[in-house]
Amino acid sequence: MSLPHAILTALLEKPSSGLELARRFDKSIGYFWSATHQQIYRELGRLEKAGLIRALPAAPARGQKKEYEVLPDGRAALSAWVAEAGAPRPVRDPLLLRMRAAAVVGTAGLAEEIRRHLDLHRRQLAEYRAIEERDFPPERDSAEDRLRHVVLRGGIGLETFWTEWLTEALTAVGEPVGEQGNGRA
Amino acid sequence: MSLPHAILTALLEKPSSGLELARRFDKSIGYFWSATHQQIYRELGRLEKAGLIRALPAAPARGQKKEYEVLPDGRAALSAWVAEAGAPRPVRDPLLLRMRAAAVVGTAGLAEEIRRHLDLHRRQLAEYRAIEERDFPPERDSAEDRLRHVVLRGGIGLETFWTEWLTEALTAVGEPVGEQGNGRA
DNA sequence: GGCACTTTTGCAACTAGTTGCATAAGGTTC
DNA sequence: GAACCTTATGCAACTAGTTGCAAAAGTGCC
Repeated sequence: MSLPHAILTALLEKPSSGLELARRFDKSIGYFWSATHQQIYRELGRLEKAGLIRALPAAPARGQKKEYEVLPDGRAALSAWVAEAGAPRPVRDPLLLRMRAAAVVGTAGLAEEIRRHLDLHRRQLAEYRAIEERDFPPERDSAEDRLRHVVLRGGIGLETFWTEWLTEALTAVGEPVGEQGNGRA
Repeated sequence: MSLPHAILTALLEKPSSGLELARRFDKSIGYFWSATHQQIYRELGRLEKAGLIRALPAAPARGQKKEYEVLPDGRAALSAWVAEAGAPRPVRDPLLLRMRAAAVVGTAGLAEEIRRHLDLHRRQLAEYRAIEERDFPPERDSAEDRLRHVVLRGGIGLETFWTEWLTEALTAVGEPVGEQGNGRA
């Protein structure tokens, strides 16, 4: 039940159309909760029917932009969700699983795949760090900024973990790797 | 497409019935890929139909245990999957999202929830460390052990990340916390 | 005005995961 | 032997997420 709340958050930050939301998801909220435009349109429909958001009075035709804004009930629902109790979700990463399968059937081809992931995570980490430098200079320190910054630091921490773990994994698979990590076996 | 492969791995480690698998998932593979008994039974059926596993010749009646073992095709499929290319999955953690929502609608009730998660992650971390001490003493160091150990170290790394991040988050929400973290506001 | 292209919204069908419940066999207790 | 518990398998219905495609409107070009 997270997607509707992710959408409410995004709409509170700025009223938007479905496509705008989809685009904004791709480069901010989507880092932690990705969604396709299909999911977003469907959810916007549900949220509107539930009376949590409404379409701004404009063209309701097919190829026409339709902007939504959050209603008081929507804000209340989001506020309640923030305090809600929820179990942390277990990890569910296929790569950890594949590593374990490799202990049984052998590591053939795995090193290549680990290197690929390592590269992707290093890129993502660099992107987060760039955002951090751009959006959170030391002088900005309102309460909202501090919260948003902590979220970003979560992303940085996770990517840091993955790069470290993948490096360790590569050694265990039998292929130690240099910093740029492209020496084929 | 990970569940069937998780099951193949578990069955290669030891032929089992559906319920046994479900139980073993709860305390090893399930740390990284949880599954309910329903999912497992359904998947066992599919894997059998696909000729990747077979039921050991025994009672095929309803309330009767039915053990499965992996066939050569199954092992081959698992082996191929280990080398397969796959995108790392984005994070999808509701707590990160809630943190961000809190920047918009306020942090009421959030500290409590963070403290609860912090507690859960600390417990999980302790559990992993206990397993590490029990199952991976320095002298055991076969190739399989090294791989399984790395997987466990992944779990340890993740839980370490979460406990650190949650502590940081708690400060940002405005409630610094002691190590045992139970001082109510 | 016709053609191609982009933007935007959306339906339909599918896969994966979850929840609730039913059914059967076997053991325990009185 | 009836009532009850545990072990074990499984169906059905649901929710969430994904993929592929279609349709309406605007934009540019000749």
